[in-house]
Formats: sequence, C-alpha cells, structure tokens
Amino acid sequence: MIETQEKILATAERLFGEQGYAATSLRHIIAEAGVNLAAIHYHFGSKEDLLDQLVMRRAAPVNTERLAMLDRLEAEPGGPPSVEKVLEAFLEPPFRRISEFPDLIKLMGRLYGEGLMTVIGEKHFHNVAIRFLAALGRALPHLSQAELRLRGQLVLGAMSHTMFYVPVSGSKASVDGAVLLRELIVFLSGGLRAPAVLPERIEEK
Amino acid sequence: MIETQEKILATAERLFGEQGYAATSLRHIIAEAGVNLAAIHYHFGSKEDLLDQLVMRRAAPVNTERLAMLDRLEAEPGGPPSVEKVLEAFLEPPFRRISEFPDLIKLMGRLYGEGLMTVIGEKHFHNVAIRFLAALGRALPHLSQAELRLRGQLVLGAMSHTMFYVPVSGSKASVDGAVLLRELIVFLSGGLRAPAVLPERIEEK
DNA sequence: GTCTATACTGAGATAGAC
DNA sequence: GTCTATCTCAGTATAGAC
Repeated sequence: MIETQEKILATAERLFGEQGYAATSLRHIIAEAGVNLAAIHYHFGSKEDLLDQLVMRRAAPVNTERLAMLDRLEAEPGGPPSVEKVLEAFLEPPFRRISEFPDLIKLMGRLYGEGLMTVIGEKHFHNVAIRFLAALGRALPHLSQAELRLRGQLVLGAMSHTMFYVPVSGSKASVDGAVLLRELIVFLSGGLRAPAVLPERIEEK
Repeated sequence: MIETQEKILATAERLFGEQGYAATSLRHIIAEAGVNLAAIHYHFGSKEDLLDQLVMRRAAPVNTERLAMLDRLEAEPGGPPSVEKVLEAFLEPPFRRISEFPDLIKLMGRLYGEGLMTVIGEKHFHNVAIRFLAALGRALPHLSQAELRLRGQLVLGAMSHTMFYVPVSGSKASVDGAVLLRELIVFLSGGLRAPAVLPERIEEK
C-alpha cells in the first residue's frame, strides 16, 4: 500500500512530539500505525532517517516561506530591514503553524536538546541560517561577526526552548502562537540591539 | 570499594557530557571505569538515578551560591537590585565553572532538550526558580506575572542553549566563560527590559 | 515493488551466588 | 559489596512470500 508510508509518518510525528525521539520505539509506532516493523526500514532506512524525512516534510515549506519573506523585505527601499522585521520573517512561518502542527513544533524544539538538530540542521537549515545572519548583521552594524554569531545562537536557544516548553494548546496556561511570536520578537530584538560587549575579534577557526 | 562509586560518577560525568545521556550506555561506562555492570544499579539504582546524583553533586553548590548572591543583593539598600545584578547572581556561579567542569556544563545544557531537566529540575531547582523570578519581577514592574514567566523561560532557553552549543574549550572558535557570561547578561537584560506586549492577564491554570 | 516473519546484537534491569 | 547469569525490549538486517 502507498498508505503505509503516510500512516508511519503521521503516527511517528505524533508520538515523537508527545514523548520525544529517543523515548519512542519503532515497535510502538508500528503498533499504533498497524504496519509491520520492517516496513519502516523498507520505506525510510532507519529510525534517524524517518525522523529526518518527517521533519523536513514540514520544515521545507517553512524555510521556503522564510526566505521569500526575507527576499521581500530586502527588496523594499529605505535601507536594510529592521531587526524586528528580520526576526518576524524567521519566526512567523513556524509559529503560525503551532495550532495546526503542535506536536511537530514541539518535536522541533526537542530536537535541539536531543542533539539531533545538529545533524538535521546542518543538512537542511544551513542556507537559511546564512541568509538570516547576514540580514541581522546589516540591521546591527555595531556587532562584530563573532558577537553576531553568538547572539544568533541565543536567538535559536530562546526559540527552540519556547517551542518545546511553553504550553501552547495544553492543559494549563495555554498561550496563543501569535502571542508567543510577538513576545519573542520584542524580547529578542531587545537583546540583539543591546550594546556590544566583545571589543575585539574572537579567535577564529 | 568506596572508590567504585567515585569511579562511576567521574566516568559517567565525562561520557554523558561528551556524548549525551541517551547515547551513552551503562556498558560503555563500566568498561572505561573498570567496574561491574551491576555495581551501577547497586550504588545508584538506575541509569536515571545515576544522572540525577551526578548532576546534583555539581549543581547543589551552584544553587547555594546563587541564593547567597541574591540574598546579598537584596540586603543592599537602595531599592530592589537591577535586572543585570539578578541575572549575574543566577548566571555567574555556573559559568565560572565552565573551565573546571566543561563536560558537566555541556551536559546540563543538553538535559533541557533531552526532556530530563523537567524531571530533575522540578525536584531540585524549583525554589531557586521561584526566588529569582520574584527578584526579576521587582526589577521589572512593567511586566505582568504571565509575561514575566514567559520571559523567564526565554532566559532559560538562551542559557541552556549556550551551555550546550557554544564551543567553550573545544577545537574551533573557543569562547571564554567570562565572555559568555557578559554576553548573556547584556543580551538577556536587553530582552527583559523590552516593553510589555501582553496587555492583560493570560488565562491561568 | 511491498510487505511479513524471524533472527541478531546490544541496551537497561534484576535475582541470586559468593 | 561484588559479580555472573539471565530477562525483556530496543534498533537493525535479511530471506522470502505476495
């Protein structure tokens, strides 16, 4: 069946989001999906490859949107776009999807800490990171390259932690995705605009 | 031997920090420590309990220092301590130890994403979080309780991501712990001081 | 091309001998 | 306190049925 792949993807997406990648066994996935264990390896190769395809199925359109929004911003006259605009182009596409794919968003947040985002991220997000870091640099000329990269990591940290930890549609204090987005943009642009503290260049490579 | 416990703790601390908790097997630990597999379960109960004890052995003095620094700040005359001072009391104790325990610091950063900090954190860090959130609230009277908690999460996200990702004594662009500390304080206080965006109270509980 | 049955290796955990 | 043997369950690999 061609539906086997889809059943595996949908079930794995849900279980990974609910329990995390490491805590979810392939046998749990196949039990809930009603497929055979070997079907996963036939269609996806390995557990890690399943995760990769699962993440990229949702993340690819997000990255396309991010770059399109950045393109539009940079085509506007009046100098380089502001920090807030750049952050919005980066954060709005994922956070708009929180209500539609809450488990997937939470999973993405998890992956940073599970150390898996290093692998997946390097493969699929590198060009996005380059583009946005450059745009941030033009909006923040007072920062050196080294300090800009450092602060870019802080942005990623706050973003991924938000995706994972903040209850978005859960039981307790649920927070709207749009509210989270505004909060992140205000907080992070405040941090990015702070004065430079690295007076000179950090040792490179 | 009483040294068995210590050998296990030291080896596990190193391996967990290098490879992460999930990726490190007990059999790998015992091989490098030169002890028997069952010794881990005898002395620590389980892999997760080993992690717990290992983390708290280093984190307990850090938390004691944090609270002592906060006590001193709040005893000073002249109104509530500034955001920067509160952040320094929270961040300086762990970041000062980066050169001494780089693996442990990296491990702590990992744990947030591996979902294990929720368990360990709730048990051992709750009182610290309460105290520092209250101190931040007094320094930031323009924020509602809900927005304060939200921004507190962003602080934790940036901090843990920094502990995990930023190369501190590694191969590439190594960054000094003191530099990271200053960068974090400047960035996070800039974010925390940003204007409020939640006009009213968020649905509670 | 798809899927199933089964086996292999390595994981954490535990009971019991010493 | 320590160690051997063993249990269950994980991810993976493959032979072969449809």
